[in-house]
Amino acid sequence: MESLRSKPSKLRSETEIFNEVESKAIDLFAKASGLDVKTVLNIVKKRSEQQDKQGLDYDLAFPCFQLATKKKLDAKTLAVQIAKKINNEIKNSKELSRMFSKLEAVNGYVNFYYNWNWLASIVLKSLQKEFALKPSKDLLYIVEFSSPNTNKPLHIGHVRNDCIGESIARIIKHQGFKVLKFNLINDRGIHICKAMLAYKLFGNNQTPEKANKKPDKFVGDFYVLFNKKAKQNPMLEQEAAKLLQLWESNHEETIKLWKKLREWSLQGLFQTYKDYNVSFDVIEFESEIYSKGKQLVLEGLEKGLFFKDDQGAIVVEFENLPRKVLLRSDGTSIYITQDLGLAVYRKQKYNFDYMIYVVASEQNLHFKQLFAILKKLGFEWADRLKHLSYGMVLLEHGKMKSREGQVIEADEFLQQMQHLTFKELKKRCQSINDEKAMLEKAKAIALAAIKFFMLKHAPRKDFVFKPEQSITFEGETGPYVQYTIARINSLLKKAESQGVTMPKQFLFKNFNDKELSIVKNLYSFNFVIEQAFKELDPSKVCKHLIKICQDFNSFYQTIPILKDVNNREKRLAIAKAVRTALSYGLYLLNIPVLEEM
RNA sequence: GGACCCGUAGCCUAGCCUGGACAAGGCGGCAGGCUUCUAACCUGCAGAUCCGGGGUUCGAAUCCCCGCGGGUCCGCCA
Repeated sequence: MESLRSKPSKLRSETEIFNEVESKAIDLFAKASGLDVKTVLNIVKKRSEQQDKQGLDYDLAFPCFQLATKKKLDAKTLAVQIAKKINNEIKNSKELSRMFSKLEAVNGYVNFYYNWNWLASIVLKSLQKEFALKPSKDLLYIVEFSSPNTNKPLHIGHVRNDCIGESIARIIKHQGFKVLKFNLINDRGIHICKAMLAYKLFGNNQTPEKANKKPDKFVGDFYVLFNKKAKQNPMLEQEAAKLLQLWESNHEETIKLWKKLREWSLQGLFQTYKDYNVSFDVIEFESEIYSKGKQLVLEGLEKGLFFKDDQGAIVVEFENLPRKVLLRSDGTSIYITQDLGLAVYRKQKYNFDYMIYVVASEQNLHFKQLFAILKKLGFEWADRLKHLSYGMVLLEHGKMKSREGQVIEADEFLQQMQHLTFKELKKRCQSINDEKAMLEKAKAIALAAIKFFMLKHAPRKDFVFKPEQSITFEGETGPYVQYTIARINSLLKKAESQGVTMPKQFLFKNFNDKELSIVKNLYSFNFVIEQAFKELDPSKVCKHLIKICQDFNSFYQTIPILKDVNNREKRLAIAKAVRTALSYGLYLLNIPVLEEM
């Protein structure tokens, strides 16, 4: 390893420097404790977000308990001994003294403290303009999400799905990978025919324009109407089944009707996507791909991987999963047949390296079976398929029932939130000169509130959605992050108007605790994003943004920035770096950034 | 009946995969703070049998086992 002085520090990257400091600490501990580096790497604890309020502000901690037990010593005593050795070495080396500010033994741990007076400027400098992307790697990820039906509008369950899908795609991109966002639209099947039938019987050739309804809502209302009517007249269920047969046999009039409703539905759905700023690279329609996979199943049957049961259906059995029918006895395909075919088709067409399905946890078993079947068929890449399973969005009375119209629709929800935000804006701002701009702003804030709420829970968790209580603007919320950025903007504007400029040499000193806490969290943001990627969990990003905001706001409110002439450049550099990190964080969550609030 | 997920202050959550130092944050409550860089903010206080019981370990919210409570799934539906 090259010594620090062999190259001037400004030519080396932030990562290189930190890596060197870290590995130096590990070497030092290994040498002093007599453990090998591999063991030390296993026990070392890195600074985590939770510790700083506990007065534990170490950067690296080495617990000595295991070694103490082995040596039949008291861990506290051992830690003190080891710390003493290392301290001596640091004292005698200029290079080490530059890296570490403190080293102490506490409660059986040896804690290393980095010399942040040196490192902080490095972190701040790298964040003055923009958040650095990781070098690009030639790996393709497919992220499939949303997957709406064309018989009803999107509801808040879809909103959660879209938020997760859109955000995880961005988080993956940040790692340097290529990403394609897929939307598989369910535009066929009995439920679609139900809406069609209701329109046929009770629609009177109405159109969304004439009815003055958003077109997907217009279609969705017929679906609800069908279910209402079918309760009184069960014959309608059979009629719908007949309609499905007609559709499958390409019956001209039926196809015409289907196309009409489908078009309306799609128009409406994509308007909603636009409102939520959700977009896709590839749109697929089930009507075009639903028969894929049959061949695959037949091949599997031939190879003896599947078998025909006594009723003639093709079935697969697993060691530790329930059996699954793959092809009906009449030879028609079902959901899993389609998914099998689609996975293979996508692999052939796009040659992805990884594919992620963002689908609710109800389908956990389905995806386990799907992946296992692909593996049985000999597709090794099945190991690189992942189901990003997320919990349900429940209402206070329980599950949403779209059949009965018991849902919170995405459009209505956003509208209400925007309305609420608009009222709030009016309260806070006396001069309403531009109502249109204010409505835009209200929408941006409403979106922040909604999306942040949807993303701040770990995906695996169910949550009960209570409109008034769930979406707020204070505390751990999207608007709080937006507000922090807006505050910084205004601060920087003022600094500019006062003619404060940044020094050419980016070397600041004498950081106080609040300043350092911010810098450390800025530094660890990249690791947090990496963790969010590994765990497919955007909530990690949310939590970290909140932490940065809390630190910054506490700093902002208790420490003068512009007035303290000796420190203001440093503090403005911190503010700027925070803005860079927060803005990028909001980008990762697909939340709009506001210049001012 | 079987499989998977969840159970952490009045409420909502993080931490659990990879065991470690007094269990972290928000809401709500209480007490404060705007002639000073945006109060959608900040400061302080109160509030926890980490569902229960065993086990493993120097050490368990975290790992293992047995329970309890809640959810989801176990269709020739999608």
